[in-house]
Amino acid sequence: MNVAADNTGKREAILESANKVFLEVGFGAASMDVIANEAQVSKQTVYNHFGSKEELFAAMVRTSCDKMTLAFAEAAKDGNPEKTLRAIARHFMNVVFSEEKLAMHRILMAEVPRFPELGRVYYQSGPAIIRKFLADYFVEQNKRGTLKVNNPQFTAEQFISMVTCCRLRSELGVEPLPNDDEKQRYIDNAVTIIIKACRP
Amino acid sequence: MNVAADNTGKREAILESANKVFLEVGFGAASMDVIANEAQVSKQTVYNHFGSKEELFAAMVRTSCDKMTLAFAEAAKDGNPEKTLRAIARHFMNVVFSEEKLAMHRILMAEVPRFPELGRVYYQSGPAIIRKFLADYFVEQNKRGTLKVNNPQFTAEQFISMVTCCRLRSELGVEPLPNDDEKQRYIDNAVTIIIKACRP
DNA sequence: GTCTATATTTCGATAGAC
DNA sequence: GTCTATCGAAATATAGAC
Repeated sequence: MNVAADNTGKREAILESANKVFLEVGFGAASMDVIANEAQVSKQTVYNHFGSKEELFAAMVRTSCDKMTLAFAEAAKDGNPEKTLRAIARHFMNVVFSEEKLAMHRILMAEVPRFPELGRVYYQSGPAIIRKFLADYFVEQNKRGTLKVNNPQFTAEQFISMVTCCRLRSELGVEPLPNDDEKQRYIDNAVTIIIKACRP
Repeated sequence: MNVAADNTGKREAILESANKVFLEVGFGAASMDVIANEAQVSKQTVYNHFGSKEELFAAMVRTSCDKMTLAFAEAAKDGNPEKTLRAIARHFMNVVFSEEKLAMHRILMAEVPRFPELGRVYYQSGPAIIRKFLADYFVEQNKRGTLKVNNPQFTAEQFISMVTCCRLRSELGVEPLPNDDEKQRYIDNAVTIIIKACRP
């Protein structure tokens, strides 16, 4: 129950409620009445703060993206490349494999044709960050001679994709989110492949 | 324009129209009126053939999946592992990277909570087929000694994921579908990594 | 700014003639 | 089986009092 303690907190309450309802039932099936009730606020108040359902949805997504600030730097602090790749992969998986991220991903993809800029915002605030971080890491290791990565950009993206490949099945409802053991197996295999392929 | 030449073709016309409209605007935003108009059929005729919007959607997805029969066997007919991996990857990419598949993927993921079995049908009729095919191929090469793949199942899935990793950006509208050159670069890098990592 | 009550539209589904 | 016409529900958005 997102109770609005006072007037100043109602905007936040509405955003929280919108986050919950949109992620639960999707954009189309979500109704402004339900969102208002959940926030313990009248519907008109919702319309005062956000002019329309579309604007509310966009504001909700942006707010969620802002919270997705990831601290990868500490994960790659020291250690050999194998340990570092493991740490980065594990960090990313723990962020990505949650019911909330899954729902957000699903709904965003469905609504990209209607909200073209939101997909870009989401990508830039999430996948793009780790991709760049990892590519820079590969470049650095190339200089040090600890790895030999021919295409840092491609390899970074493909490494991330290897680690998260089972997300497709979760998204399609084929199986639930992976547990820690399953995550570890994907990490092990991916790291082993990259380390072998990029031995200097 | 999906014209129904005679009575016998109306069911197909409705399915074609449903395919077009659902993929264009999604399940929620698609209206039965528009689908009926597009098929040049009255709305009641749609309800006579398919009892509800949900049933029509499910029938549309199943029909589309049935057409997705892939002939990978010929792609892997002969040649060394490198050539074979390239052929399989290219074949799969050409199937996956089309506007229609992209739209289908997007909408299915959004509607999985509402239609749990459709996600499974879709996965089994598409990604699962190539995954198994590739895993079997790795097992076979292990026996022959031409490759050394420790985890055929994982590696098959991760190889496919490496090749199609840029689909995320297309799905999120960050950039358009890759052209042939771009596809080739993803294939080159992925095949190189696997060949190096799995040298016997 | 916030609430209650209402206007208006849209859409899924149906009734009844042919 | 197919069509035209319509019902009924739901939901977006607004009007007007406090």
